[in-house]
Amino acid sequence: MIDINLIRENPEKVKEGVRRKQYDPSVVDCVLELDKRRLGLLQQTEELRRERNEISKEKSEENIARGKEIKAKLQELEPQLKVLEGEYVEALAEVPNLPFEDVRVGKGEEENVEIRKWGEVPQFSFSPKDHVDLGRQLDIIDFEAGAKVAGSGFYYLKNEGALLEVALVQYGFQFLVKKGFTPIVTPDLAKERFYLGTGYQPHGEEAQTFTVIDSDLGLIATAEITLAGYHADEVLNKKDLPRKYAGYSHCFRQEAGAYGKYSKGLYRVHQFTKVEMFAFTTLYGSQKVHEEFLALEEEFWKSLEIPYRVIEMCTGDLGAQAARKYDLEAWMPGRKDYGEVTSTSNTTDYQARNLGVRYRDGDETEYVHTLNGTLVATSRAIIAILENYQQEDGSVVVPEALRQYIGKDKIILPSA
RNA sequence: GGAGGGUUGGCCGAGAGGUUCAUGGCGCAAGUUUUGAAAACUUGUGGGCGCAAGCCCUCACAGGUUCGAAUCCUGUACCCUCCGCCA
Repeated sequence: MIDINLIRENPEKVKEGVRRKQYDPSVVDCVLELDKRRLGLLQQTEELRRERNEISKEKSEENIARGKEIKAKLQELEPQLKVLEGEYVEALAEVPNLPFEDVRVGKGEEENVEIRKWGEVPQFSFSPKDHVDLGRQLDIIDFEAGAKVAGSGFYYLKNEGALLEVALVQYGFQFLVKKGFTPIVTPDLAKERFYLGTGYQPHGEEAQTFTVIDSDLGLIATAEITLAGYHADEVLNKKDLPRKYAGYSHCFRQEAGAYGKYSKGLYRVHQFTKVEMFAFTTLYGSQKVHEEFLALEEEFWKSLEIPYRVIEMCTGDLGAQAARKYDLEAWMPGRKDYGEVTSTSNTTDYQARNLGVRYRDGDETEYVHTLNGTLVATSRAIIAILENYQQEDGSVVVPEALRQYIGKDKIILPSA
């Protein structure tokens, strides 16, 4: 959530930011109104509590009688305050994080900015296949078995497909450990508080997550949820910041209603594996770490020699959490287009305030800034690798960086 | 699954209805001293509002009892130990 003081002191500025994000700025007035009513009632109850504390210091007939009056009055006011408190928090949660000033203002996806392109889009002397055909012919991806056992949107990786997944994780971990990240394997499920706190809606129309019946648990959509939660309710030391984690987890998404050629095969699936970067920084350190995350994503994808482009989201495509966000889109010959493979966001103190992650700076405690970024999501990486590295005979060359983890240079047809 | 024991500030740990304003220690921060550091000493160190004085909240969470609850009662979560089962 956003800082209430920012709204109180500068409502017009907040409204402008909310408007840029294409959210309805009237939530800001709603918050202010509820805040005012809440404070009025809070003042009343606090005054009664003060008196109660005062008279409980000395036992007398008179004080006991007055104490009974106060008790009755508080029993009336406190439930009202609680209701108002609830409405206020709910309204406040609807105010999105403000975009940074220099983020391009735009309505949505169409107005995102391409920052740069890297690599040569491969020119094939034959007609290239998509990863679904390649995967089937090489006997490394089995969508039919996935559908039979778990339903549409699930898949089996086998043979070099399975090795490729593990290799990407192994290489990704090694890569980030060398850059000073702490490798960490997180739970694949989390309590509601943590996905709400990171901005994932567990229930209702927009729900993209799977939840566990009769429990408070949901399958995580990204390790961002469990990594952000790792330090929930803690006060970190300033000198320990930034803390950078390389998280490994499975990710589960319902992807309801997402069909069509752009969600073919591995592109939009219910389960995939991801190595995620996550950082806790000071108030002042987040922009630098965000640029670092983007640079690491680029270095990683360059090392796989996959052509990509970098997109900076315009204000309308940032979502509620982010103040700035970049995506990497890898070239996918099967789509004859770029497809999103990574996303890195600076969520400033927005998630930290929800989850109570602070740091101590001398006498002060401040909310940390949190950042997340994909290093590699195995499913989409496999698409990019198979499709870009395919050969005329249907085989696929293994990117050099992965060869030591797979133990071979080339994936060949089973019959060959 | 069964039986016990626990949860107090950044950490450790006292506290068992009103002399508590949550002792004390460690750590951390600032200051004094020092050429510099260490040590020592002093001060500060849960959250909110406030220029301040001060006020409210806070002892896992949620209810309850009471004029008054960290303390008593109920429920929930989590942790630990032992037994059983198990990859």
